Amino acid sequence: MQYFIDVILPIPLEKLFTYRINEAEASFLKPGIRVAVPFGKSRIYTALVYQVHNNPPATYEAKEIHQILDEHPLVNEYQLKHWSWLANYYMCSLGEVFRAAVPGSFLLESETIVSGNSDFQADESELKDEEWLIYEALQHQTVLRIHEISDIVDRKNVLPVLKGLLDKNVIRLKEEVYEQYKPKLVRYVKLDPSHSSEEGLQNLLDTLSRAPKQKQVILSLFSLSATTKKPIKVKELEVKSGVSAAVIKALIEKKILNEYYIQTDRVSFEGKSGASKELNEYQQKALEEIEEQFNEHATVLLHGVTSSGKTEVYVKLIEKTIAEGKQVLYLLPEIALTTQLIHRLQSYFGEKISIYHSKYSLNERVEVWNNILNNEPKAQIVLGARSSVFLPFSKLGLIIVDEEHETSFKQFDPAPRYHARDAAIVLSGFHKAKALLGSATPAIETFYNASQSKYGLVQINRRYGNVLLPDMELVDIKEKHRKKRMKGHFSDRLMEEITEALENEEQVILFQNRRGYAPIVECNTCGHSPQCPNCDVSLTYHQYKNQLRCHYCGYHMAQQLNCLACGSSELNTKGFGTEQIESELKELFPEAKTGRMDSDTTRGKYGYEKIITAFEQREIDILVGTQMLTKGLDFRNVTLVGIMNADNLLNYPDFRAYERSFQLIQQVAGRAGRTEKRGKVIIQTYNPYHQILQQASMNNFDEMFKDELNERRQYKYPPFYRLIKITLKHKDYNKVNEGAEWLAKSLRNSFGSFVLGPEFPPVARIRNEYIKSILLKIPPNQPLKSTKQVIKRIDNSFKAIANYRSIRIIYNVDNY
DNA sequence: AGCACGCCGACT
DNA sequence: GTCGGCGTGCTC
Repeated sequence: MQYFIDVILPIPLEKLFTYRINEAEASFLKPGIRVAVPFGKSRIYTALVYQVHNNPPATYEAKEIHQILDEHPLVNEYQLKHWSWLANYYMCSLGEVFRAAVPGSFLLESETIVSGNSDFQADESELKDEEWLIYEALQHQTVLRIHEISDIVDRKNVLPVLKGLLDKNVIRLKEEVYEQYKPKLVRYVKLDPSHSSEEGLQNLLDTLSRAPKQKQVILSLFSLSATTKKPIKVKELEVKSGVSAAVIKALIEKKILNEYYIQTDRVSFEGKSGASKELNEYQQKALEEIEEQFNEHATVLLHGVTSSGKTEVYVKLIEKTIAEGKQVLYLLPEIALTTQLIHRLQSYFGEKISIYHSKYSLNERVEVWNNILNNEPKAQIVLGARSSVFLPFSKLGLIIVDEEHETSFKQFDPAPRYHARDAAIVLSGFHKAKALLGSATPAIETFYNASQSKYGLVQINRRYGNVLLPDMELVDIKEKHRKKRMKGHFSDRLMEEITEALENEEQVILFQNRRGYAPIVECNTCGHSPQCPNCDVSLTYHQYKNQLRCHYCGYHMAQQLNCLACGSSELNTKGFGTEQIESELKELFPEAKTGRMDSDTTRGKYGYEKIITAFEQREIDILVGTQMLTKGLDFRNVTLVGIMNADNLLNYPDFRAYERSFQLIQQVAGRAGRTEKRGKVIIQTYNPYHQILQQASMNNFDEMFKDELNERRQYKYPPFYRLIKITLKHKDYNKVNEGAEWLAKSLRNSFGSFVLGPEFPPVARIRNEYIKSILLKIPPNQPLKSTKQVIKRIDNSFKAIANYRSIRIIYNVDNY
């Protein structure tokens, strides 16, 4: 009897690959175990066993596997099923799903590093030439990576050489040490317990009577701990008592104060978990309705206005699910995965929560993966970004998709181009679990599904604590310009409101959906404006670096004093971004402290965190920012939100532009007035009578939904029609054109007028590649499966044309 | 995707 | 004369 395995390789190839194994291996190997396999002439890949069988391949001789990498499956049957669904639905290979699904360190053994064994005494005669080369290199360098070794010995497959060296005890191998997850540690102090009694304290103050500074520190410590229950940071104490760090250090050395560290990210909880908040009557009603709806629907939409306390409802459902011994997946857009929310949930569930997203190091992700795989108690609840749908859950009871409407749930760039919300719903089906989608502004598709009773629907129309929804005011800036009531990009109304908020010591958020200073620099004399050499876009002016930057490829150059075309020195900027708003603010409100939050200022691991903390702690009065501001942040003291220009939201060339504008405005507005005081939102626009702006300012979701649905029906868009966007990319302009025409024509043969395009996207060239796209609309009654089969067939004939073969084709199902 | 093989232009 | 450009084909 012969034994074989079919494996998934992490490459974009459709098929599985078959390897030969022996009987012992056959009895050991199960689907989901990783194996190292030779592939091609000289490579070794990490592959995943898909199935074990006895059918020898007919047309080729199967190779043998190299090595078994796991003792137990790393991936379970649910996942394999889910992955197959994903690959199928989103038109990509299983290998691509595999690659996206597991933490990178599960895939690459090239991360192995080689170090010398100091015990080994060199004896030239023992070593072969290649081995000697490596030995020598290790005398100069303490560690070598696999690719460095392959450079040294000038061959690709170095594993045999390494094995020889290993046998001779010349070297040691170890797993590459990834950048360790370095939690940001904050130094805290508390009074040593020996002084905490009243008597001890009195003694202490007496002994310190001759050290006034130190005494001051102790007194400050007391006044701090009286006002806040939270631990006291050393920094805080320093500021409060107005002494130098040395004084505190002295106290610590005297053992009067104890210092300790807390990770800002993962504060360990001291038995405080389990105390979830009581629900108010609306939340309670929503909870009951959700549970009732779950009897009939596997998926329920919770539509609750901003600040209605959806999280507390989730918490109750999570509690019930884990009480049944089942796992919970809580999905959030990456950007909303802030410490704010993490802390809040940790305060309910303590150590039962694991967090999974790309900012965490590989080590950490591996840890979480293994915890879930082994169904460890600390991984009962997983809080994560979209890639968490790939984790090895074995008994999922509930999936929550918070901020369900967020477009960032759809993966855009590398395949699989999946939508985490939809992938989660399918996953919950496999587990016979429930899925709860939550949003203040549900996606049209989701709300439509709910209105068609495909999903259950539960609504909360009250904000928590009966806080009123913010008062939204549309300001006509065309009018204001005419009447000369504008200062820069600020209308008199916005200025008044900012002034008032500042006087009341309240905070302000200003939203502008564009970063940089100005998107276009133009010469007043000849009209020339600098373009990116690699992309078809104007360069954006960034004042703080005095640079012109391309937001697509990262190209940058110094801002020129004179026009590059005619030499004129009269340069002008057009349009505006967050940077310009901030600098205008500094002139208009010189006494206010301003901050800016966009992808320029949130670079780095903790950049985002830093700004949020600064804003929370009121070190910033006015925060200017892009989209980032909108996601689930909860700032108590913000009463005013300004949207600098609502029109550039509406003018996106996308059928979802109105829906998105509505969502964005509502979400930004939701940041205002989250406590007793009613918030104010100023929306500056050239079209104050635009229906979407009207509906957004009136909180009229239902009407927006109705209008939008009519449009979608009429123009054949989702939720009625499904979309597949086909993108062609190549650095040769003519090739893309010809290829796109050919492809569109073939598609039209099968799908007729449901093929749109080909056309160039707004930015037709990025990183020196020309782009052309075709949109395929799939009518409601047309089966998806056969449609994709036809596309695949056409794709094959396309690739058979030699001239087109180098064109990259990207299929994006349910394109966002 | 990688990577080797193979066939044509600008350099030690 | 060779290095290296990327077109082509293949990977169990």
